Amino acid sequence: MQVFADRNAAAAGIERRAKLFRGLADPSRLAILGVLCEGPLVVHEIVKRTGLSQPNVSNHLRCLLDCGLVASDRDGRFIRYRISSPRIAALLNDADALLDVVAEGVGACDNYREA
Amino acid sequence: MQVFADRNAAAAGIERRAKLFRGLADPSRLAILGVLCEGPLVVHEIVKRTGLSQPNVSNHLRCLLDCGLVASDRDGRFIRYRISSPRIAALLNDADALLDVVAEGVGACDNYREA
DNA sequence: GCATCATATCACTCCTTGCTGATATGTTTA
DNA sequence: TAAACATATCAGCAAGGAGTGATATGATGC
Repeated sequence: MQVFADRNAAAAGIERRAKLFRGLADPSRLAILGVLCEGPLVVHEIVKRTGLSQPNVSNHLRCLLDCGLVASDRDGRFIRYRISSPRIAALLNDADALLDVVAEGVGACDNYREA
Repeated sequence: MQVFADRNAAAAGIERRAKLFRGLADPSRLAILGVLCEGPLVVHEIVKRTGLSQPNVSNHLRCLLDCGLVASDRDGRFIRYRISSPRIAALLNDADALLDVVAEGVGACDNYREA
């Protein structure tokens, strides 16, 4: 039964990882995190910089907020968002480092959509 | 037009990142990468250790192979898979480090499925 | 209190993707 | 060449999640 115990123990960690990566697996959310990595912004600034629609940005911000990847502060009638941890930027940088190695492969992979 | 140029330039990088994260955003693929991080394995060993069905493992291996995240060598009638770069393990560790900070948030986030 | 602006939520549709069962390909041994 | 085993592929189904447009909430200033 040892194998199954290990598997179940690992499963929880795997689910957490999967959920985190799903949070990062959307171009819109990556774009939002990207601009927020450069500094805190209010929503309509994020809309402007990313070119996404306002409800779309709002939806993704809610998602990122629930996941704890961003934090928000009210500022008058604005709400300012920022990344919740510098580790997020670190993770994105690691991803880029990995992409430097496997980029062609990832680009060529047709198992999921191009854009 | 500078803003748009930057946006388009960034878009390519964002798409690459998104694609990489989508590759990592599935529990089955994470389970496979997890066991492969401990050492190379032939397919039926991966099946045994992960508890996934054989066609399912095969499908995900193809995906991971196309993306360049794993590599394979024929060994008689077996095919042995291994992770293609230690950076993959590094990225997974970074993800865990981030999860140590935002774990409750990610766990609580209901924007996408629990399991 | 009313108009205005900033942001959030809702209902809906479409597309993507993962899983399963059956089957095909390919390799080895007899 | 036939049988047995390892792995890959295919068709089809089911569910998740992204985007949009319209609308609701909430804050500010007159």
